[in-house]
Amino acid sequence: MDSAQFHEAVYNVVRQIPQQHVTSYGHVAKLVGMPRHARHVGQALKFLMPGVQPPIPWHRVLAASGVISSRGPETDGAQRQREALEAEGVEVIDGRTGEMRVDLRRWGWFPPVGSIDTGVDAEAADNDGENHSQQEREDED
DNA sequence: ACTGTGACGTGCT
DNA sequence: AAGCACGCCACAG
Repeated sequence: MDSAQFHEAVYNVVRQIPQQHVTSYGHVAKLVGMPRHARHVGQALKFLMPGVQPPIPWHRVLAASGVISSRGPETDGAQRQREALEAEGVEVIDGRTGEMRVDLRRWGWFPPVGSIDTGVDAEAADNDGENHSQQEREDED
């Protein structure tokens, strides 16, 4: 999986986040098969944000803590994200230190890995370190 | 090759 | 809940 495929997978996953729901960078990373690449999901969104044809709901992705990441003191990205979320009915809470957060217990969308079509070959994903063999058994529980 | 950085995550105080 | 340390990975200097 190279960066182009990664970007495409991120695009396809983010596009499937339902309205009035949010997910985290880390979970998107897991869904596309690269669990340790949460930061790069943000990078991909930054790259994809401008003028993509079917506009993607980039505002539905935030940090695992539920906080809308501030892109820097001189930027308005976080504010725009907040407005986009509220526009579709998601409640955004103001913290004391000015941070904006969403209650993931209420608005969170975290589908199990494998249940989402990334449009990209998942086998080409991150298989370093702890790769379990092909025969995983998910038939427990 | 090394260092700093970032739309991040987890664990501990 | 909030802050901090540390891990993480690709990229720019």
